[in-house]
Amino acid sequence: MSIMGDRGQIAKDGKAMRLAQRPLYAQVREVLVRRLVDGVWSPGEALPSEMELAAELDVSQGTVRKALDSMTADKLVVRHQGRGTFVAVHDEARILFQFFKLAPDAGEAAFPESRVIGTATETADESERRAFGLRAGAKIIRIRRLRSLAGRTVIAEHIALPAALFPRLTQDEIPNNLYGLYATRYGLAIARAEERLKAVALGAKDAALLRVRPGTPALRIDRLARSLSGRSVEWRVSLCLTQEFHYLSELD
Amino acid sequence: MSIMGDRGQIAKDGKAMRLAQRPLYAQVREVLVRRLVDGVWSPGEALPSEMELAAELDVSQGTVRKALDSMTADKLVVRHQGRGTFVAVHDEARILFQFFKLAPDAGEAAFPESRVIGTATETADESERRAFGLRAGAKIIRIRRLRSLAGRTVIAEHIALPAALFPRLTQDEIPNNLYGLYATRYGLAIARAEERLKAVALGAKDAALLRVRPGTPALRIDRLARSLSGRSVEWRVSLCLTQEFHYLSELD
DNA sequence: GAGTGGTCTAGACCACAGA
DNA sequence: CTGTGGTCTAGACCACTCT
Repeated sequence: MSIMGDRGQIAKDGKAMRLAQRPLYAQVREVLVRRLVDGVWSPGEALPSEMELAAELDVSQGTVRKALDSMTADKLVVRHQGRGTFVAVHDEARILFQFFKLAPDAGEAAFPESRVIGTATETADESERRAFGLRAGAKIIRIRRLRSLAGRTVIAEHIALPAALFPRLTQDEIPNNLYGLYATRYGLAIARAEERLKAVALGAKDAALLRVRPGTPALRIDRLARSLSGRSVEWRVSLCLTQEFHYLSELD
Repeated sequence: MSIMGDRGQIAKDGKAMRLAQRPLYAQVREVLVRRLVDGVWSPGEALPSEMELAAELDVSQGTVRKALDSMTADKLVVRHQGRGTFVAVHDEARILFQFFKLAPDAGEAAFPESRVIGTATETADESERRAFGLRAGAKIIRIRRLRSLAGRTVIAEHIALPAALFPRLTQDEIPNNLYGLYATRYGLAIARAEERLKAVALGAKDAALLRVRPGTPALRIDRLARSLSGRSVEWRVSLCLTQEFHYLSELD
C-alpha cells in the first residue's frame, strides 16, 4: 500500500488509468511540502533520495524529480549533484539575495546592521487584524529598529508579529537576521513576501531617528511576509533614505 | 545529418556517450531562442510541434520539451494543450502583469493612458552611451510623456532609445503600448527589465507637469529594458505620484 | 479522428561527492 | 567504490482542440 493512498488509479487490461484529478507530481509535491511545514526535516537537513521517496510514495523516480524540481524553483529545497536534496536555510546570503532589495548606488550590496530601539506587546489594531486574520483582542509584538548600510543609518523599521505565533519573543535578544530566528526557533520558514512601495515625506519622529530634516523624501516599503503554508507571519514597514541607495526590482 | 551539428556524441559499444559540454536541452533552447531573435516565427505564430522539432534537431521529444518548458518559464513562448506552442505577444494584458507594477491602493490595476508631450533626436550623453554601449556621437531618441491612471495624471516619463535600433520612429504616432510597437515594427521583443527605485522630491518642472507643489515626494523608477538577446533597448525614467498608488513587488 | 501538449513510467548513462 | 542528482531516450496513455 502506498503512502500516497488511493490515487484513483485502477487496473484495466493490465494498464494504469488516471481519473480526473491533480497530476501525480503535484500530489507528491503537496505531500513533501506538508512534511516541510510539519518540520519532518530540519532546515539544512537532507531529504531522502529520489529513489527512496519514489519507492515510499509508489511513484516513478521521474515523478519525484518533477515535484522536487518545482520545489527547487520555489526555493523550498536546494539540490546538489552527488550530495542530495536539502531543506532551504535562511542564511544571510540567501536573505540578502531574496528579500533585501536595497543596494548602494555604487558598490557591493551588503546585509544591513540593526539596532533595536524598542519592543512592545500590544493589542492588534484593525489593520493588523485584517493583515493576519486575527480576532478582536489578539496580541501583537511590535519591534522598532534602525538599520544601517555602509556605516550610515538609512532605514527606520517597524515590525508587527502575531504574538500567538512567537511565544516568549520579547524577552530575547533580537538578532539581526530575524528570518533565521523565525525558522530555527519557531519553525516558521518565510517562503515569500509582497512589498508595496510608496514615496513619502518623513514625519518629525522618523526624520529625527534618521537624522535628516522633516519632510525629506523616503521610500516606504510595506512588506507582508508569508510562511510555507501561505499564512501571513510578519508585517514590516521600512522607511528608507534613498539618496545613495536604491531598491532593485527585476522584471522577467 | 542533424541541424544541431556534431554534439560530441561518439558511438562506443553501440551506446551514445556525452562528452564535457552544455546539456543537450540547453543547446536546443539556444537554437530556438536564436530563431525567435531572428524572427523566424512572428509574435503570436505557432512553432512547429515537439515531434517536428525533435525530428529536425535529431533529439528526443523529451529534450525538446525540456527546452520549451524553460522558455515557457521565461515567458518567451506560450503553450496550449491541444493547440500548440506560440511566440509570446506583448499585449496590454501581459505588460500590465509583467512590466507595469503601479496599482491603485484601492481597486483594480489598469493599463495607464498616455499623452506624449515631446520627442527629440539628440546626441547621446555619457550615461546613455554607457547604458546602451554606444560610441561617442551616437543618436538617441527621447520621448517625454504623461500617463494617467483612473483619470488622474500620476506619471511623468522620460524614455531614451538608441536611434539606430528604431529608424523613422519620431515621425510616427507614439502608441500607448510602446513594447507592442517595438516587437511588431522593429522585431525587438522586450524580455526582461531591471528597475531601480528611489524616493525623490519633485523639481519645479516635473511638479508643474503633474500639477503638484515642487518638493512633493515621488517614486522615481529607473528602468533598463532588454531584448531577448540581452541587449539594452530602452531606458525609461518614470516619476510617479504615490499618494493613492503603490508599486507592487513580489519576492519569492 | 487526427494532432497537439501534458503526464507517467522505465531504464541507461553521466558528473559529482564522499567514504 | 557506492550513492547522489542530472541528462537523455523511448514509449504509453491522457486531455484538449479543431476539423
